[in-house]
Amino acid sequence: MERTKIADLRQHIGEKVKVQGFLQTLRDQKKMQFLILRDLSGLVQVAFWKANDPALAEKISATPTESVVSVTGTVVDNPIVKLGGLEIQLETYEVIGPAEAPIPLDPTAEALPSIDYRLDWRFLDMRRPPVTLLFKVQTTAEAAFREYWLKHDFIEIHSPKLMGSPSESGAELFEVQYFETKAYLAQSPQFYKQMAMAAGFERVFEIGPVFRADPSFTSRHMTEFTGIDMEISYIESHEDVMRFLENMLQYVYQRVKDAHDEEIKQHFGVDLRVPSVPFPRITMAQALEILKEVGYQIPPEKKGDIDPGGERALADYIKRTYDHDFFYLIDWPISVRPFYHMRHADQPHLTKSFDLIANGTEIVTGAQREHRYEILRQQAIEKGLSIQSIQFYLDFFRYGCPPHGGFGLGLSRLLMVMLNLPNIREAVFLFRGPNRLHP
RNA sequence: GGGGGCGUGGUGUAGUGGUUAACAUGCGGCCCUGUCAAGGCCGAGACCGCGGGUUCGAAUCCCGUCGCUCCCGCCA
Repeated sequence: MERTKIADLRQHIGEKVKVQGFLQTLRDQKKMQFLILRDLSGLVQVAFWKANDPALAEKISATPTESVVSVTGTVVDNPIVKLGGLEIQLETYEVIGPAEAPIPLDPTAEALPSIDYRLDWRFLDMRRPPVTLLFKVQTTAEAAFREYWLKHDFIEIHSPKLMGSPSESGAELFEVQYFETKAYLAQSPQFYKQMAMAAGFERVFEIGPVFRADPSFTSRHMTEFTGIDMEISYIESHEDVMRFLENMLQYVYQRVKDAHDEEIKQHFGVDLRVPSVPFPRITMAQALEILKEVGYQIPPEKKGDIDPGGERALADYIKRTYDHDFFYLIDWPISVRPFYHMRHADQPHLTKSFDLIANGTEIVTGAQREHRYEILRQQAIEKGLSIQSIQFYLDFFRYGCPPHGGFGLGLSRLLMVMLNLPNIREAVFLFRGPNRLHP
């Protein structure tokens, strides 16, 4: 007999069905037993009159909650049942995956354990409907990204995550043993997607793992995360990249809203707003003025840069002024940007770059890249990089390379912002941080 | 790496100098006209992270240590 999803039971009134899932609750009374079964699609009540088969009733009584059970029975419409107005009248019952009792983390408990404990028992934590919903949303979002790229003639790439030499300066790299030598885990597909531009691919995207050896202890950092990267050729400025990104994000939000609007309201209390385009754009210079105006003090050591508190203050200002959850912070000074960002021809101290701030959290960094070999080389020297170690990269620009730009977006950060989660650890399947390598 | 906060039954909390360390939930047992966040009764379960100190007396104050967490730096 084929398994029926709980969500589809309404279409099977009067029929005999088989449902399989977790035994969420057992209300064991003198004459009757009520079982609440949960599968990925929902909950259903199963009713059993003990007198029908005392031995079976005994078996049911002895089943610990969260065991996986298989039930067959007849679906009956019953308005008295608060759970969906229907129930299954049990005929056969089998425990196909018994649970031990007590369970270390009860997925149905109203009081949530601490995040650390939840991560220890993540597979139990993930039985909670809000968590499964998060991964449904992630799936929808990733599919929407892909749809959007495919509609726009993108090529998907998978760049290596093992690298022979430390590439960009700054970001810390994980070192791994590689036979007789050392390798490094890629902290970004940056160089490789630019390589694809030099290869004439014109438009590429990659969704893949990114590794950062930064000992960051915040609610929005991980040492391993999924990066959503893209790069496009024949642009005129970073504005072209921003325009593409905002349209794509609007598309992604719309797809997520279409698919999960009600559930997101129910489980996260979020009324998903599809962002309007264009997003507000604030230059760094304007940002500093705004912060001055609203009385936000930037720490003095942050020359030309804005700290997270400043980003949140700006986000508040944008929200008040434009009623927008997103904004671009553009034209960053060269001092806080990597060597490969292109600079403004008329303002050589400013890069043609942007960050996307969503609800006060930085979720994207992008720029037009410098594709002119000599200038790029010069900028690398200026930043104190070893030309030798990045010569393979500089070579991309020696034999004809179209002007191009792109961005990197953190998938979990996007989900965190979208679903208004307090911590990125809730927005990822398994968190990896400085002190967390298990499970 | 710097700073703040927290660490009490399985879990979530209360208790801030003297209590048999409390409550909820979960767990075990019994009871119960179809229950539905089911309900009722009974029971087991914490030497209060660990080490030291102050005190007649410490979960409570101090020091150290470990763990977690948040913020900053760094970034997606």
